[in-house]
Amino acid sequence: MADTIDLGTYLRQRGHRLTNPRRFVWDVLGAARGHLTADQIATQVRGHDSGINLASVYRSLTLFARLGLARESNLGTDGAGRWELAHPDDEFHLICDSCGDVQHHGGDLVDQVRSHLGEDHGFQAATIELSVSGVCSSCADAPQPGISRGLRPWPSLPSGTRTGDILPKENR
Amino acid sequence: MADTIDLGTYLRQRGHRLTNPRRFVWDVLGAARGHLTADQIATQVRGHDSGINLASVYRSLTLFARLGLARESNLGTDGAGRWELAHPDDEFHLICDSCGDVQHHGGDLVDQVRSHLGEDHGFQAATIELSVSGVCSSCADAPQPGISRGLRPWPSLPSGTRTGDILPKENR
DNA sequence: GCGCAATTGCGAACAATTCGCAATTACTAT
DNA sequence: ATAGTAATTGCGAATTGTTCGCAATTGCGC
Repeated sequence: MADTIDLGTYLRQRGHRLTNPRRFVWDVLGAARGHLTADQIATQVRGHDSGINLASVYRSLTLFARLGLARESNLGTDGAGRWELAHPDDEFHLICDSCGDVQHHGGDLVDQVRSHLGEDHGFQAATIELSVSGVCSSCADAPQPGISRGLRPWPSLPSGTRTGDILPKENR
Repeated sequence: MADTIDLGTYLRQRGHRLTNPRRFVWDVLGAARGHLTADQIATQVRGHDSGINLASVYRSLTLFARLGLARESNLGTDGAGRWELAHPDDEFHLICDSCGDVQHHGGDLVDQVRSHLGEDHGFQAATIELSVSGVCSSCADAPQPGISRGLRPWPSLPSGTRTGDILPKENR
């Protein structure tokens, strides 16, 4: 639905206006295959209208989120929020600690979770965000040197990874 | 396990030292019933040793996370990460959009998800984070004026909520 | 106890996001 | 079409959460 509605009508019916920032943010989100940071969205939006400010991108995103059209998720938690359109079919994320890849899947698993929550906990789920970190199937077969920025226990830390000021010397 | 290990031994075996910041951060996390921001942890830690710096709290938390002892989750996404001990039994979070309450539950649901991921996607899950936003059972019965900072679609917005600079006048 | 590397505290630096406000713009009703 | 008006923008400055560099301190193995 979110992909097929007329944004102008949708906004106007709720007392908002269709403006260039909103239009272009909407387009970028719709065309994006993955999750984008606000900054990435702003960069792409400026390809259409170079005068659009980052703050307006944030405001558009917040508006969309409040209207249920978009959502923010904090995936690999490197500090920046990632935005995407809110598909009616929720999805979940598999974050590989080894190669850093983020797969997303939609569908039945989330549906199962949703009905379970309703039946067993009386909770009407609106947005389900399921983030899983672990090791994906390809890395389980052929482990790669980590490029992920995610947290990872040391005993299995691939050598040569950036370590910051935490790793004791003998582990470097 | 995380609650019963001897932190000093655990750290030393991995080439780290047991220091006051780490000791107190550990104690605070262990005594906390909910999820704490780094700042909240620092405040409590200073009750034991007033000289402990926020940066050291962050460093302790990061260390614990890398060792698999603690984890950060971005729940109500109000900008700050929330920390907790990494229980061996994963848990999931139900975030009520109406009253802002965060319930956490552990157990079988997460286990089900874990085995599903392994069988259907070949993904070895290490950490499963399941965040669900929606309306909790008590709010479904008796809706309260929202105190949540979470995102909420407007059509169901309780009146009198703080609105920022987004809500058009006729909705205020 | 000694020695040395790991760790701290401090303050400055950074990055993501929000805010205040005057100028602009989209919509509504003429 | 046009004017009126409130919603929205752009700008820059402010805030907030987190990290960094470095000299001083401290825990731990010998």
